Amino acid sequence: MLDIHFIRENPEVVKKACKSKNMPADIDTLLRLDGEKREMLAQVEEKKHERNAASKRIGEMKRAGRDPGLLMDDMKKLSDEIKKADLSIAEKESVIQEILIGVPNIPHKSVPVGADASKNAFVHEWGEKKRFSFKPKVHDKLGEELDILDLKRAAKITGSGFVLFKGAGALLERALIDFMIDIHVQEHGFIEISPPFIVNRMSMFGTGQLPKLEEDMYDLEEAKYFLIPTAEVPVTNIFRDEILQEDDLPVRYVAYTPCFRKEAGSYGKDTTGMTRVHQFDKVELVKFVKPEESYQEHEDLLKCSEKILQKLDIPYRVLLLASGDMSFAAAKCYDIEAWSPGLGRYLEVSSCSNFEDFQARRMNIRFRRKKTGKNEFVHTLNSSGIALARTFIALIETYQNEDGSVTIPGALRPYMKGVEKITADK
RNA sequence: GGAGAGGUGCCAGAGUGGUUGAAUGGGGCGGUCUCGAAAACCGUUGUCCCGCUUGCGGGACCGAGGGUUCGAAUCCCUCCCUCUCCGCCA
Repeated sequence: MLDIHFIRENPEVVKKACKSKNMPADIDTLLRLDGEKREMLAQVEEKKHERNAASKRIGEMKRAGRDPGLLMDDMKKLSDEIKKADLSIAEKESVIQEILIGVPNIPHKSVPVGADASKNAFVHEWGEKKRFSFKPKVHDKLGEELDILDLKRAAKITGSGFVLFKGAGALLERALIDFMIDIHVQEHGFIEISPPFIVNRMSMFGTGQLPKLEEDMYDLEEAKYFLIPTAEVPVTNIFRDEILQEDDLPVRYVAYTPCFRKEAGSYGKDTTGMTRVHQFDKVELVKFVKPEESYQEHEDLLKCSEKILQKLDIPYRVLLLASGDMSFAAAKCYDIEAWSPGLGRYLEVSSCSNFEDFQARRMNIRFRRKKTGKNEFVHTLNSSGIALARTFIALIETYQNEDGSVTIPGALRPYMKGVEKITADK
């Protein structure tokens, strides 16, 4: 959510931002209603002032034994007027809010302006794509032959877009989670969080999934709860409606959670194997920082996510998303894409975003600035560190051998209970 | 699921329908004292919104939302949450 004061003073900037993000918002109507509301507010507050003063006088008169009957009659009329005015202000306010929460965040000045992913900017790449002396297999075939992936039975149990890991596959999934959390805690100084996997509507609103993406969320209708689409939601909401101390910042959290997404509107896209699934595991990094530090923290955050792929020795590239490809709440976003030799293309395994104060304003997360004693909104950031399923894909496809076995990369071996190679006969 | 208790400021904890934005204590901040510190004492200490803007004036907020009233933290209704006991279950 943007600051209404900012919109009042910079309507053209906001309009331009909406356009570059392909997310229309009626700024003119917003500002007109806002002006009308403030005028009404001034009027009704004057009446309330009068009422407050009169009520005080009535109390005094009663205590003095005088009859305040006439004054009370007047105040009854005034009170009715106030009630009516309050009501119409509330109506106006709810329309204003509705428009306001639909205004996207403004892209940072370093973000390329462009309508879609074709305008994303290449930032850098890491690692060398492995050359195979044979034709590398795609993960689903490889996993099936090794008996570590069972997509067919997962579909029977639940439906398409779900995954069942088995034996060394399940162990590998668990090892990856464990490995990633350890790196972020021990080497990057994040604090581990294990949050609820189910959240309420307010939390989904706070991080910006609602109302825009409601159709992509699994909701638990009777309970009015939602399955989380990312740990970003519960972890960022930890400080909702709180005021932090300046010395507490930056706060850096890492959390493993499963993620649930309907993937509405993406039918037919990424249908191979488990490239796009409804439930996947992810290790997520979340930061709460001071505004003046957020862009440095953003760069550092990207490095933390990259580190995982570097340690696993999986080649990847980093893109800076164009304005039109960014999410509603983001001001700047990098994507990390791991190379999948079986599929012969890159897979997005991490999104590293700076939301500035957009989420913090929705969630009302502030900190007290020591120097001024004033409360300011924090900046929130998050990055996958990193998303499983697809890392699993890149890993087994990259480390596959001609005989169909998969070698476990060195960094992961301490987590694999002595398994150095996954073979079919095991 | 059944029975009770309760939700007030950074924390603890008062609060008769009318100078209560809120007693008191603790904490924080500033000061006196001290070589320094502790103790003691004095002062200060919520958030948001609107308007003119160094400052000031006004409004709102005592879990959330309604209602009664000239006036609600205080009375009534609905919802949410927390705690205790019983039942059930991991």
